[in-house]
Amino acid sequence: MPQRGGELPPSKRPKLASAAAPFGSSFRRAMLVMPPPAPGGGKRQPPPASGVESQRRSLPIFQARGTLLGQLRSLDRAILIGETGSGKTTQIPQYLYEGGIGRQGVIAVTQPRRVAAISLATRVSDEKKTELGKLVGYTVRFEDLTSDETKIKFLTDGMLLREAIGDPLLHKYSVVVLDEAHERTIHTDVLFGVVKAAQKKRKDLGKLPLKVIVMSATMDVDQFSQYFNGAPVLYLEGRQHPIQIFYAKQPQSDYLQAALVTIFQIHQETPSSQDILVFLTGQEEIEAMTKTCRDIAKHLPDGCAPMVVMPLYASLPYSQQFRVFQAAPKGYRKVILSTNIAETSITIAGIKYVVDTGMVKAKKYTPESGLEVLAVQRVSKAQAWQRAGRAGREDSGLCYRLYTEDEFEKFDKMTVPEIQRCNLASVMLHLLALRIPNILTFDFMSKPSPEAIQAAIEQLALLGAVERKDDQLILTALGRKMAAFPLEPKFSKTILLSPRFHCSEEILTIVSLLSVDSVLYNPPSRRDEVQTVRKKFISSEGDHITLLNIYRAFKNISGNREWCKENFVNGRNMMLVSDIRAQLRDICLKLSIPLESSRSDTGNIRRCLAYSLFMNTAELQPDGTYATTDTHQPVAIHPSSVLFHCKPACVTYNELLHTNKCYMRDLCVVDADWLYDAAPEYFRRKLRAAKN
DNA sequence: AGACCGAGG
Repeated sequence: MPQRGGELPPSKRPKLASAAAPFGSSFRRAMLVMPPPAPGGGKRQPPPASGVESQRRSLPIFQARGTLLGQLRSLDRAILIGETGSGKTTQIPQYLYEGGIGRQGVIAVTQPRRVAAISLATRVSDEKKTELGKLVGYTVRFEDLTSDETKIKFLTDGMLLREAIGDPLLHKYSVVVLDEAHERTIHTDVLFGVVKAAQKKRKDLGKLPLKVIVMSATMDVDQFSQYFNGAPVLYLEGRQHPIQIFYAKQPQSDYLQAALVTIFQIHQETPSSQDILVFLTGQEEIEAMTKTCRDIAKHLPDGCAPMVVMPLYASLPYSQQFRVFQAAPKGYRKVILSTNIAETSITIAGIKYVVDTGMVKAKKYTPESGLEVLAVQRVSKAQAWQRAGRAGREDSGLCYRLYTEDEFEKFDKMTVPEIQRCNLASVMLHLLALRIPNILTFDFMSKPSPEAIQAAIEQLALLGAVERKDDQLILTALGRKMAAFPLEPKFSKTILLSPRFHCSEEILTIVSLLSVDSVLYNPPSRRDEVQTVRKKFISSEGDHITLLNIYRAFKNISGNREWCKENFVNGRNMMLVSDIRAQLRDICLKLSIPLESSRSDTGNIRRCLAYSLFMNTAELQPDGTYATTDTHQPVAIHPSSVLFHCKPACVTYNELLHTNKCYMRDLCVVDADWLYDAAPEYFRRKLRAAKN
């Protein structure tokens, strides 16, 4: 059997001459289920040369402008449903502004992603023929292109949430539009409750009313409406092209094999100008599949078009990600093998075929153990539709589902909202900072489990961020400072502890380094090379000090690009680390936290990490394995760690990642005594619990 | 003895 993620042995490769004909015999044609095309044959009308105004008028939403304005003027909350291409995101804010709605304040439009906020602001400000940052602007982390004149402001949902911590009633806004609500990001979910509370409070206090508009694709409608006290739902027509769906006739035991056969079946039977997008689950799997496809493509029968195969996942350097937007050379077929990054975040033109394995790698959170499990699992129906929709961006498309229609019917209807899959420590801290009266009964649209809420509160109590007083949870002075940082609470705590160990400058660097994806670039094909050049940075004290060494070297050569390339350092992420570090340092200065460097003394840095991450520690067992200090959960050192081949007696780690095994990631060698000094009561309690 | 879905501040 081919191993998951491994290359398929020759015997398992599809025989192309007598291929297994996935959509000839083993695929079943299904009904058209995507929304029908808009009137006008579903073809996108080319924008008339006469300019922006007529282009705006040609959008489907324009027909409804008068009605919409009338409704939105009188309603203080509304749910707006519209498919991709309806023009709702660019037009609604302008209609409101042009209709004089909410002119006393700013109209905020939230987006789950930064690129969306920026590109939408750019487009709308173009349409208004104004300079970006004047009437129309945007705010994302590290970039604030707004001014006193700004009346329409696009921002990430996380950014609005952060603003709310400083001003829970959102005084400067007259309208808040929560866009892409169906994505149910953790930030949007918290904002639902925040804007609902702000709206009520402002009404009670007789302040400027706050209008709330929730915009979503066609999902979850009833839930949204119900949550906002029966807010009216307004429907908008979209402009999606028809997509034919094909299901596998038989359940597929090996979705990689099935994907491979399907790719080459399509390739052999259809014009090579039509590109294929394949949804897979992870980097390793995609790299292996890329290699296999390229190998097979080399030995295609005569008359078969050549193929360019491109991997696509978030940790790929930008330059390689951009390649997927380039057209393949003439006569070549483009095949993109992607994670779910292509589901929503990246839109590629020219995709005619989507191959959907029906699998996704996603995080699950178990509050009892505090473990985040990263597991390959079935997608939801909503995700499957989203994937299929990627084939119909410009013209009609086809989607091959590598699962049967019966299997599909058993998929969950919706993806479980992020807020029910995460550690809630940050969210709970933010709710407290927002002065929510009782966070235990906070009005979530989808309530997280009581266990998850309790686990988060316990973690915050352990960090000294909250206290129980007369059955009430209150934020401590330390907790209020922690909420000021855009970090996980445990990392805010590390920074706040660092002055005691005279190493705040180094801790700022380390925490910043841990805030980005990874500053290390590890192309699988050049592993030996990577290991050789990395040797000079490696510290036997662990990953934190190693990263610190790399950052210092990067600063010494002032971020030279050539140096990054030679040392397999991700320069983009390194620049981001610098930005984050500057931001965290500013916050420290505002909070009057003394900044000091420990210079060459790394012992202090490790002590500081031990004192703040004492709940994330593991000790070497007599049999050579590791177990966590608190619950004796068996764990292992992640192969990416510089300590992978070492056996230190005691380590702290930043996180546990449960995949095939339970891995500790980003480790630091510490002294067990430090831990007991840091939290004697905690370890006594855990020890008692273990004995019982 | 051997590996990292995707956003966000």
